Amino acid sequence: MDAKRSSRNLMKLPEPTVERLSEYRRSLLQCLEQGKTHIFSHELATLHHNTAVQVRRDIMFIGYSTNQRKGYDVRELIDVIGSILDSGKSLNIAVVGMGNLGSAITAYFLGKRSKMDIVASFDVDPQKVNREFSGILCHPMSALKDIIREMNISIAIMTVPADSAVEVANLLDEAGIKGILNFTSIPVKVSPRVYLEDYDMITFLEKVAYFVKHSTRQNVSPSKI
Amino acid sequence: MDAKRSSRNLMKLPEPTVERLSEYRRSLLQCLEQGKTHIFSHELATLHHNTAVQVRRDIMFIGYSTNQRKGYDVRELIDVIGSILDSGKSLNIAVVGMGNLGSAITAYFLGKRSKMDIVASFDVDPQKVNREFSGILCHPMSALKDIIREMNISIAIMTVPADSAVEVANLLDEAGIKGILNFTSIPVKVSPRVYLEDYDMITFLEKVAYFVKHSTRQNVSPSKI
DNA sequence: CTTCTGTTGTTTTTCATTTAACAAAGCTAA
DNA sequence: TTAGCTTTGTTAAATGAAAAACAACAGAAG
Repeated sequence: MDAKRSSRNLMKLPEPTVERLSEYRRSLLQCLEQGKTHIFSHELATLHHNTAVQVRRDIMFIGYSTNQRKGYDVRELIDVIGSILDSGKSLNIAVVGMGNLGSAITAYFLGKRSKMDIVASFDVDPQKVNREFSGILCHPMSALKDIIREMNISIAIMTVPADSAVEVANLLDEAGIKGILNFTSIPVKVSPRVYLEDYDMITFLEKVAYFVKHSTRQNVSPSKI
Repeated sequence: MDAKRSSRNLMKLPEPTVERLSEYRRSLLQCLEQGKTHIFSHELATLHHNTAVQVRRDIMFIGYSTNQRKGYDVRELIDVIGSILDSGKSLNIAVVGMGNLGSAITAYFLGKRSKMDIVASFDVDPQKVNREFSGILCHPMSALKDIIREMNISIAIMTVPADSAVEVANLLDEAGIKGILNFTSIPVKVSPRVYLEDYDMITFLEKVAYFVKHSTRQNVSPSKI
Protein backbone atom coordinates (compact mmCIF):
# COMPACT_ATOMS: atom_id res chain seq x y z
CA MET A 1 0.00 0.00 0.00
CA ASP A 2 2.78 2.37 -0.81
CA ALA A 3 0.58 5.10 -2.19
CA LYS A 4 2.83 6.97 -4.58
CA ARG A 5 4.60 9.81 -3.00
CA SER A 6 6.86 10.45 -5.94
CA SER A 7 6.01 14.13 -6.07
CA ARG A 8 6.56 15.61 -2.69
CA ASN A 9 4.00 16.57 -0.12
CA LEU A 10 1.00 15.25 -1.98
CA MET A 11 0.43 12.54 0.54
CA LYS A 12 -0.80 13.15 4.00
CA LEU A 13 1.83 12.31 6.58
CA PRO A 14 1.11 10.62 9.90
CA GLU A 15 0.77 12.90 12.87
CA PRO A 16 3.90 11.77 14.72
CA THR A 17 5.95 12.32 11.59
CA VAL A 18 4.70 15.87 11.17
CA GLU A 19 5.57 16.54 14.76
CA ARG A 20 9.09 15.23 14.33
CA LEU A 21 9.67 17.12 11.10
CA SER A 22 8.79 20.34 12.84
CA GLU A 23 11.27 19.51 15.55
CA TYR A 24 13.99 18.63 13.08
CA ARG A 25 13.58 21.93 11.34
CA ARG A 26 13.94 23.78 14.59
CA SER A 27 17.32 22.15 15.16
CA LEU A 28 18.38 22.58 11.57
CA LEU A 29 17.74 26.29 11.72
CA GLN A 30 19.92 26.40 14.77
CA CYS A 31 22.67 24.50 12.97
CA LEU A 32 22.54 26.98 10.17
CA GLU A 33 23.11 29.84 12.59
CA GLN A 34 26.16 28.06 13.87
CA GLY A 35 27.51 27.74 10.36
CA LYS A 36 27.03 23.98 10.16
CA THR A 37 26.32 23.04 6.55
CA HIS A 38 25.89 19.28 6.81
CA ILE A 39 24.40 17.00 9.41
CA PHE A 40 24.35 13.23 9.91
CA SER A 41 21.23 11.30 10.69
CA HIS A 42 22.62 10.19 14.01
CA GLU A 43 23.34 13.77 14.99
CA LEU A 44 19.75 14.76 14.45
CA ALA A 45 18.72 11.65 16.32
CA THR A 46 20.76 12.53 19.37
CA LEU A 47 19.29 16.00 19.44
CA HIS A 48 15.77 14.62 19.51
CA HIS A 49 16.16 11.52 21.59
CA ASN A 50 15.33 9.01 18.94
CA THR A 51 17.24 6.76 16.60
CA ALA A 52 19.19 7.43 13.43
CA VAL A 53 17.02 4.94 11.60
CA GLN A 54 13.94 6.83 12.53
CA VAL A 55 15.43 10.07 11.22
CA ARG A 56 16.41 8.52 7.91
CA ARG A 57 13.02 6.98 7.51
CA ASP A 58 11.30 10.29 8.19
CA ILE A 59 13.50 12.03 5.66
CA MET A 60 12.92 9.33 3.11
CA PHE A 61 9.22 9.82 3.73
CA ILE A 62 9.29 13.38 2.50
CA GLY A 63 11.24 12.47 -0.58
CA TYR A 64 14.56 14.09 0.16
CA SER A 65 17.79 12.28 -0.41
CA THR A 66 21.45 13.02 -0.66
CA ASN A 67 23.91 10.89 -2.52
CA GLN A 68 26.75 12.37 -0.57
CA ARG A 69 27.94 10.59 2.51
CA LYS A 70 28.73 13.83 4.27
CA GLY A 71 25.28 13.82 5.77
CA TYR A 72 22.29 15.89 4.74
CA ASP A 73 22.67 19.39 3.41
CA VAL A 74 21.18 21.50 6.19
CA ARG A 75 19.91 24.25 3.95
CA GLU A 76 18.29 21.88 1.47
CA LEU A 77 16.68 19.83 4.18
CA ILE A 78 15.19 22.93 5.78
CA ASP A 79 13.71 23.87 2.43
CA VAL A 80 12.20 20.47 1.81
CA ILE A 81 10.65 20.30 5.26
CA GLY A 82 9.42 23.81 4.66
CA SER A 83 7.80 22.75 1.41
CA ILE A 84 5.86 20.16 3.37
CA LEU A 85 4.98 22.08 6.50
CA ASP A 86 4.47 25.51 4.99
CA SER A 87 3.08 24.32 1.68
CA GLY A 88 1.62 27.20 -0.24
CA LYS A 89 -0.24 30.02 1.37
CA SER A 90 0.74 31.43 4.72
CA LEU A 91 -1.74 31.30 7.58
CA ASN A 92 -2.97 34.07 9.81
CA ILE A 93 -3.27 33.44 13.50
CA ALA A 94 -5.11 35.12 16.36
CA VAL A 95 -4.49 34.90 20.08
CA VAL A 96 -7.69 34.98 22.08
CA GLY A 97 -7.21 36.00 25.70
CA MET A 98 -4.38 38.40 26.50
CA GLY A 99 -3.70 37.37 30.07
CA ASN A 100 -0.32 36.26 31.32
CA LEU A 101 -0.21 33.24 29.12
CA GLY A 102 -1.60 34.91 26.04
CA SER A 103 0.89 37.73 26.01
CA ALA A 104 3.75 35.38 26.84
CA ILE A 105 2.88 33.23 23.87
CA THR A 106 2.52 36.22 21.58
CA ALA A 107 5.97 37.42 22.51
CA TYR A 108 7.35 33.92 22.23
CA PHE A 109 6.12 33.26 18.70
CA LEU A 110 7.07 36.64 17.33
CA GLY A 111 8.94 36.17 14.09
CA LYS A 112 9.86 32.59 14.88
CA ARG A 113 8.37 31.33 11.63
CA SER A 114 7.51 32.92 8.37
CA LYS A 115 4.39 31.45 6.82
CA MET A 116 2.63 31.76 10.17
CA ASP A 117 1.78 35.23 11.37
CA ILE A 118 0.04 36.29 14.52
CA VAL A 119 -1.99 39.18 13.18
CA ALA A 120 -4.49 39.95 15.94
CA SER A 121 -5.37 39.39 19.56
CA PHE A 122 -8.55 39.67 21.58
CA ASP A 123 -9.61 40.32 25.14
CA VAL A 124 -12.68 41.37 27.12
CA ASP A 125 -10.79 43.69 29.43
CA PRO A 126 -11.24 47.32 28.28
CA GLN A 127 -7.84 48.06 29.79
CA LYS A 128 -6.22 45.85 27.22
CA VAL A 129 -8.31 46.62 24.18
CA ASN A 130 -6.70 48.92 21.62
CA ARG A 131 -3.30 48.44 23.18
CA GLU A 132 -0.50 46.64 21.42
CA PHE A 133 1.21 43.56 22.82
CA SER A 134 4.49 42.75 21.15
CA GLY A 135 3.32 44.85 18.26
CA ILE A 136 0.02 43.04 17.89
CA LEU A 137 -3.14 45.09 18.34
CA CYS A 138 -5.67 43.82 20.85
CA HIS A 139 -9.30 43.96 19.76
CA PRO A 140 -12.47 43.76 21.85
CA MET A 141 -14.12 40.37 22.06
CA SER A 142 -17.21 41.74 20.44
CA ALA A 143 -15.30 42.29 17.22
CA LEU A 144 -14.03 38.74 17.05
CA LYS A 145 -16.21 37.41 14.26
CA ASP A 146 -15.77 40.41 12.02
CA ILE A 147 -12.02 40.61 12.39
CA ILE A 148 -11.54 36.92 11.81
CA ARG A 149 -13.35 37.25 8.51
CA GLU A 150 -11.77 40.52 7.47
CA MET A 151 -8.23 39.45 8.22
CA ASN A 152 -8.71 35.94 6.92
CA ILE A 153 -7.59 34.32 10.14
CA SER A 154 -7.64 30.56 10.06
CA ILE A 155 -6.07 29.50 13.35
CA ALA A 156 -6.86 30.61 16.90
CA ILE A 157 -4.77 30.17 20.01
CA MET A 158 -7.11 30.00 22.99
CA THR A 159 -5.68 31.36 26.23
CA VAL A 160 -8.82 32.50 28.00
CA PRO A 161 -9.89 31.66 31.55
CA ALA A 162 -11.49 28.27 32.05
CA ASP A 163 -15.00 29.54 32.56
CA SER A 164 -15.23 31.26 29.21
CA ALA A 165 -13.56 28.51 27.20
CA VAL A 166 -16.71 26.89 25.87
CA GLU A 167 -18.30 30.17 24.93
CA VAL A 168 -15.22 31.37 23.07
CA ALA A 169 -14.83 28.08 21.26
CA ASN A 170 -18.37 28.39 19.97
CA LEU A 171 -17.73 31.92 18.80
CA LEU A 172 -14.63 30.82 16.93
CA ASP A 173 -16.47 27.94 15.40
CA GLU A 174 -19.25 30.19 14.16
CA ALA A 175 -16.73 32.64 12.80
CA GLY A 176 -15.48 29.88 10.55
CA ILE A 177 -12.11 29.25 12.13
CA LYS A 178 -10.23 26.24 10.72
CA GLY A 179 -8.00 25.23 13.60
CA ILE A 180 -7.85 25.80 17.34
CA LEU A 181 -4.96 25.34 19.71
CA ASN A 182 -6.64 25.08 23.09
CA PHE A 183 -4.49 26.03 26.10
CA THR A 184 -7.47 25.92 28.39
CA SER A 185 -7.90 23.06 30.81
CA ILE A 186 -11.45 22.66 29.55
CA PRO A 187 -12.30 20.24 26.77
CA VAL A 188 -14.43 22.02 24.20
CA LYS A 189 -16.68 20.77 21.43
CA VAL A 190 -16.46 22.15 17.93
CA SER A 191 -17.82 21.09 14.58
CA PRO A 192 -15.82 18.32 12.91
CA ARG A 193 -14.76 20.81 10.29
CA VAL A 194 -12.40 22.39 12.82
CA TYR A 195 -9.08 20.80 13.66
CA LEU A 196 -8.74 20.99 17.41
CA GLU A 197 -5.59 20.36 19.38
CA ASP A 198 -5.84 20.31 23.14
CA TYR A 199 -2.71 21.41 24.82
CA ASP A 200 -3.03 21.06 28.53
CA MET A 201 0.20 21.70 30.36
CA ILE A 202 -0.95 19.80 33.40
CA THR A 203 -1.21 16.66 31.35
CA PHE A 204 2.38 16.93 30.28
CA LEU A 205 3.51 17.61 33.79
CA GLU A 206 1.61 14.58 35.05
CA LYS A 207 3.17 12.50 32.35
CA VAL A 208 6.63 13.54 33.44
CA ALA A 209 5.70 12.85 37.06
CA TYR A 210 4.44 9.39 36.20
CA PHE A 211 7.56 8.35 34.37
CA VAL A 212 9.80 9.89 36.97
CA LYS A 213 8.16 7.67 39.54
CA HIS A 214 8.34 4.56 37.38
CA SER A 215 11.88 5.42 36.58
CA THR A 216 13.03 2.16 35.10
CA ARG A 217 12.14 3.76 31.84
CA GLN A 218 14.86 5.36 29.75
CA ASN A 219 14.17 8.38 27.62
CA VAL A 220 16.59 7.25 24.99
CA SER A 221 16.34 3.89 23.39
CA PRO A 222 19.46 1.85 24.00
CA SER A 223 19.89 0.95 20.36
CA LYS A 224 20.62 4.56 19.53
CA ILE A 225 24.08 4.73 18.06
CA MET B 1 1.51 -11.49 26.93
CA ASP B 2 -0.98 -10.27 29.45
CA ALA B 3 1.51 -9.56 32.19
CA LYS B 4 -0.51 -9.75 35.38
CA ARG B 5 -1.96 -6.48 36.38
CA SER B 6 -4.16 -7.91 39.08
CA SER B 7 -2.99 -5.45 41.69
CA ARG B 8 -3.34 -1.97 40.36
CA ASN B 9 -0.65 0.34 39.13
CA LEU B 10 2.16 -2.17 39.38
CA MET B 11 2.52 -2.34 35.66
CA LYS B 12 3.91 0.44 33.60
CA LEU B 13 1.33 1.93 31.31
CA PRO B 14 2.00 3.06 27.74
CA GLU B 15 2.63 6.74 27.28
CA PRO B 16 -0.53 7.55 25.32
CA THR B 17 -2.61 5.87 27.98
CA VAL B 18 -1.06 7.92 30.76
CA GLU B 19 -1.77 11.02 28.74
CA ARG B 20 -5.40 10.10 28.26
CA LEU B 21 -5.89 9.17 31.90
CA SER B 22 -4.67 12.57 32.93
CA GLU B 23 -7.13 14.15 30.53
CA TYR B 24 -9.98 12.00 31.76
CA ARG B 25 -9.34 13.03 35.32
CA ARG B 26 -9.43 16.65 34.37
CA SER B 27 -12.91 16.24 32.95
CA LEU B 28 -14.05 14.07 35.81
CA LEU B 29 -13.08 16.72 38.33
CA GLN B 30 -15.12 19.15 36.34
CA CYS B 31 -18.10 16.78 36.38
CA LEU B 32 -17.84 16.50 40.11
CA GLU B 33 -18.07 20.26 40.46
CA GLN B 34 -21.22 20.20 38.42
CA GLY B 35 -22.71 17.61 40.72
CA LYS B 36 -22.59 14.80 38.18
CA THR B 37 -22.10 11.51 40.00
CA HIS B 38 -22.01 9.02 37.12
CA ILE B 39 -20.64 9.16 33.62
CA PHE B 40 -20.89 6.88 30.58
CA SER B 41 -17.95 5.80 28.53
CA HIS B 42 -19.31 7.53 25.46
CA GLU B 43 -19.67 10.78 27.36
CA LEU B 44 -16.02 10.79 28.29
CA ALA B 45 -15.22 9.84 24.73
CA THR B 46 -17.05 12.82 23.28
CA LEU B 47 -15.27 15.17 25.64
CA HIS B 48 -11.91 13.94 24.46
CA HIS B 49 -12.49 13.31 20.82
CA ASN B 50 -12.01 9.59 20.88
CA THR B 51 -14.21 6.53 21.01
CA ALA B 52 -16.19 4.89 23.79
CA VAL B 53 -14.30 1.67 23.19
CA GLN B 54 -11.03 3.39 23.77
CA VAL B 55 -12.26 4.84 27.05
CA ARG B 56 -13.47 1.50 28.30
CA ARG B 57 -10.25 -0.15 27.34
CA ASP B 58 -8.23 2.49 29.17
CA ILE B 59 -10.35 2.09 32.27
CA MET B 60 -10.10 -1.66 32.12
CA PHE B 61 -6.35 -1.19 31.86
CA ILE B 62 -6.15 0.42 35.26
CA GLY B 63 -8.27 -2.25 36.87
CA TYR B 64 -11.41 -0.30 37.64
CA SER B 65 -14.82 -1.71 36.88
CA THR B 66 -18.40 -1.04 37.74
CA ASN B 67 -21.10 -3.64 37.63
CA GLN B 68 -23.77 -1.03 37.42
CA ARG B 69 -24.98 0.04 34.03
CA LYS B 70 -25.43 3.59 35.16
CA GLY B 71 -21.95 4.40 33.96
CA TYR B 72 -18.82 4.86 36.02
CA ASP B 73 -18.91 6.41 39.46
CA VAL B 74 -17.15 9.72 38.94
CA ARG B 75 -15.70 9.94 42.43
CA GLU B 76 -14.39 6.38 42.41
CA LEU B 77 -12.87 6.75 38.98
CA ILE B 78 -11.05 9.90 40.01
CA ASP B 79 -9.61 8.07 42.96
CA VAL B 80 -8.45 5.12 40.91
CA ILE B 81 -6.80 7.33 38.31
CA GLY B 82 -5.26 9.22 41.18
CA SER B 83 -3.86 6.04 42.63
CA ILE B 84 -2.10 5.45 39.33
CA LEU B 85 -0.93 8.94 38.47
CA ASP B 86 -0.17 10.22 41.94
CA SER B 87 0.98 6.91 43.35
CA GLY B 88 2.59 7.43 46.70
CA LYS B 89 4.74 10.37 47.53
CA SER B 90 4.01 13.83 46.19
CA LEU B 91 6.56 15.53 44.02
CA ASN B 92 8.13 18.94 44.40
CA ILE B 93 8.52 21.12 41.35
CA ALA B 94 10.61 24.15 40.48
CA VAL B 95 10.13 26.72 37.75
CA VAL B 96 13.40 27.91 36.29
CA GLY B 97 13.15 31.25 34.52
CA MET B 98 10.58 33.74 35.76
CA GLY B 99 9.95 35.62 32.55
CA ASN B 100 6.51 36.05 31.01
CA LEU B 101 6.05 32.38 30.40
CA GLY B 102 7.47 31.23 33.70
CA SER B 103 5.23 33.39 35.82
CA ALA B 104 2.22 32.59 33.66
CA ILE B 105 2.77 28.90 34.18
CA THR B 106 3.32 29.31 37.89
CA ALA B 107 0.01 31.12 38.24
CA TYR B 108 -1.68 28.61 35.99
CA PHE B 109 -0.64 25.53 37.94
CA LEU B 110 -1.33 26.96 41.32
CA GLY B 111 -3.39 24.53 43.33
CA LYS B 112 -4.57 22.66 40.25
CA ARG B 113 -3.32 19.35 41.58
CA SER B 114 -2.46 18.04 44.96
CA LYS B 115 0.48 15.65 44.87
CA MET B 116 2.37 18.10 42.69
CA ASP B 117 3.57 21.27 44.29
CA ILE B 118 5.51 24.12 42.79
CA VAL B 119 7.73 24.99 45.72
CA ALA B 120 10.39 27.26 44.25
CA SER B 121 11.36 29.38 41.28
CA PHE B 122 14.64 30.72 39.95
CA ASP B 123 15.90 33.63 37.90
CA VAL B 124 19.12 35.49 37.16
CA ASP B 125 17.53 38.92 37.29
CA PRO B 126 18.26 40.58 40.67
CA GLN B 127 14.99 42.49 40.26
CA LYS B 128 13.09 39.25 40.54
CA VAL B 129 15.13 37.44 43.13
CA ASN B 130 13.63 37.36 46.62
CA ARG B 131 10.25 38.43 45.32
CA GLU B 132 7.24 36.17 45.35
CA PHE B 133 5.32 35.20 42.23
CA SER B 134 1.91 33.73 42.93
CA GLY B 135 3.15 33.04 46.42
CA ILE B 136 6.27 31.22 45.26
CA LEU B 137 9.61 32.66 46.30
CA CYS B 138 12.11 33.35 43.54
CA HIS B 139 15.67 32.34 44.26
CA PRO B 140 18.90 33.40 42.56
CA MET B 141 20.24 31.07 39.94
CA SER B 142 23.38 30.56 41.95
CA ALA B 143 21.39 28.83 44.66
CA LEU B 144 19.82 26.34 42.28
CA LYS B 145 21.78 23.26 43.21
CA ASP B 146 21.50 23.78 46.93
CA ILE B 147 17.79 24.52 46.94
CA ILE B 148 16.98 21.57 44.73
CA ARG B 149 18.67 19.30 47.20
CA GLU B 150 17.34 20.97 50.33
CA MET B 151 13.75 21.07 49.15
CA ASN B 152 13.87 17.67 47.55
CA ILE B 153 12.75 18.94 44.17
CA SER B 154 12.47 16.25 41.54
CA ILE B 155 10.95 18.03 38.54
CA ALA B 156 11.97 21.25 36.83
CA ILE B 157 9.98 23.36 34.41
CA MET B 158 12.41 25.15 32.13
CA THR B 159 11.23 28.54 30.89
CA VAL B 160 14.53 30.30 30.35
CA PRO B 161 15.67 32.17 27.22
CA ALA B 162 16.96 30.02 24.40
CA ASP B 163 20.59 30.95 24.81
CA SER B 164 20.84 29.73 28.38
CA ALA B 165 18.86 26.54 27.89
CA VAL B 166 21.81 24.19 27.55
CA GLU B 167 23.63 25.65 30.49
CA VAL B 168 20.60 25.44 32.76
CA ALA B 169 19.85 21.89 31.70
CA ASN B 170 23.36 20.87 32.69
CA LEU B 171 22.97 22.55 36.05
CA LEU B 172 19.73 20.73 36.68
CA ASP B 173 21.24 17.46 35.63
CA GLU B 174 24.17 17.90 37.99
CA ALA B 175 21.81 18.86 40.79
CA GLY B 176 20.24 15.43 40.42
CA ILE B 177 16.88 16.43 39.01
CA LYS B 178 14.70 13.51 37.92
CA GLY B 179 12.50 15.06 35.26
CA ILE B 180 12.55 18.14 33.06
CA LEU B 181 9.73 19.77 31.16
CA ASN B 182 11.50 21.85 28.56
CA PHE B 183 9.57 24.85 27.21
CA THR B 184 12.62 26.14 25.44
CA SER B 185 12.90 25.85 21.68
CA ILE B 186 16.34 24.36 22.14
CA PRO B 187 16.84 20.61 22.34
CA VAL B 188 19.03 19.81 25.32
CA LYS B 189 21.05 16.78 26.28
CA VAL B 190 20.82 15.26 29.73
CA SER B 191 21.96 12.00 31.25
CA PRO B 192 19.66 9.07 30.52
CA ARG B 193 18.71 9.01 34.18
CA VAL B 194 16.61 12.13 33.62
CA TYR B 195 13.20 11.93 32.01
CA LEU B 196 13.02 14.77 29.54
CA GLU B 197 9.89 16.02 27.82
CA ASP B 198 10.27 18.65 25.14
CA TYR B 199 7.31 20.88 24.87
CA ASP B 200 7.74 23.25 22.00
CA MET B 201 4.65 25.28 21.30
CA ILE B 202 5.74 26.04 17.77
CA THR B 203 5.66 22.36 16.96
CA PHE B 204 2.06 22.11 18.02
CA LEU B 205 1.13 25.18 16.09
CA GLU B 206 2.79 23.81 12.98
CA LYS B 207 0.96 20.57 13.45
CA VAL B 208 -2.36 22.38 13.54
CA ALA B 209 -1.35 24.39 10.50
CA TYR B 210 -0.43 21.26 8.57
CA PHE B 211 -3.70 19.51 9.21
CA VAL B 212 -5.71 22.65 8.60
CA LYS B 213 -4.17 22.78 5.15
CA HIS B 214 -4.71 19.10 4.46
CA SER B 215 -8.18 19.40 5.75
CA THR B 216 -9.65 16.19 4.51
CA ARG B 217 -8.75 14.92 7.91
CA GLN B 218 -11.39 14.79 10.62
CA ASN B 219 -10.54 15.33 14.24
CA VAL B 220 -13.17 12.91 15.39
CA SER B 221 -13.36 9.40 14.12
CA PRO B 222 -16.67 8.75 12.39
CA SER B 223 -17.30 5.56 14.30
CA LYS B 224 -17.66 7.52 17.49
CA ILE B 225 -21.13 6.84 18.89
C1' DC C 1 -41.79 -13.41 34.48
C1' DT C 2 -39.91 -12.56 30.18
C1' DT C 3 -38.11 -9.78 26.74
C1' DC C 4 -35.78 -5.97 25.18
C1' DT C 5 -32.51 -2.22 25.39
C1' DG C 6 -28.33 -0.10 26.61
C1' DT C 7 -23.97 -0.43 28.78
C1' DT C 8 -19.80 -2.54 30.27
C1' DG C 9 -15.71 -6.04 30.03
C1' DT C 10 -12.83 -8.98 27.31
C1' DT C 11 -10.87 -11.10 23.33
C1' DT C 12 -9.52 -10.94 18.71
C1' DT C 13 -8.29 -8.63 14.60
C1' DT C 14 -6.55 -5.00 12.10
C1' DC C 15 -3.73 -1.33 11.40
C1' DA C 16 0.11 1.91 11.91
C1' DT C 17 4.54 2.94 13.54
C1' DT C 18 8.80 1.77 15.02
C1' DT C 19 12.79 -1.16 14.88
C1' DA C 20 15.90 -4.03 12.70
C1' DA C 21 18.38 -5.97 8.78
C1' DC C 22 20.45 -5.45 4.59
C1' DA C 23 21.95 -3.45 0.14
C1' DA C 24 24.26 0.38 -2.29
C1' DA C 25 27.29 4.02 -2.80
C1' DG C 26 30.80 7.59 -1.77
C1' DC C 27 34.86 9.14 0.41
C1' DT C 28 39.57 8.10 2.29
C1' DA C 29 43.77 6.22 2.52
C1' DA C 30 47.16 2.96 1.55
C1' DT D 1 43.34 1.57 -8.02
C1' DT D 2 41.51 -0.87 -4.68
C1' DA D 3 40.04 -2.10 -0.07
C1' DG D 4 37.68 -0.66 3.74
C1' DC D 5 34.97 2.23 6.45
C1' DT D 6 30.94 5.13 7.05
C1' DT D 7 26.64 6.64 5.95
C1' DT D 8 22.52 6.56 3.45
C1' DG D 9 18.14 4.27 1.22
C1' DT D 10 14.98 0.43 1.13
C1' DT D 11 12.81 -3.60 2.33
C1' DA D 12 11.20 -6.67 5.77
C1' DA D 13 9.94 -7.99 10.56
C1' DA D 14 8.22 -6.96 15.08
C1' DT D 15 6.03 -4.36 18.21
C1' DG D 16 2.47 -1.75 20.05
C1' DA D 17 -1.85 0.68 19.96
C1' DA D 18 -6.52 1.30 18.21
C1' DA D 19 -10.74 -0.75 16.44
C1' DA D 20 -13.97 -4.07 16.04
C1' DA D 21 -16.57 -7.86 17.49
C1' DC D 22 -18.60 -10.35 20.86
C1' DA D 23 -20.18 -11.91 25.44
C1' DA D 24 -22.33 -10.79 29.82
C1' DC D 25 -25.30 -8.45 32.61
C1' DA D 26 -28.44 -5.05 34.80
C1' DG D 27 -32.43 -2.69 34.72
C1' DA D 28 -36.95 -1.26 32.42
C1' DA D 29 -41.14 -2.25 30.30
C1' DG D 30 -44.73 -4.94 29.19
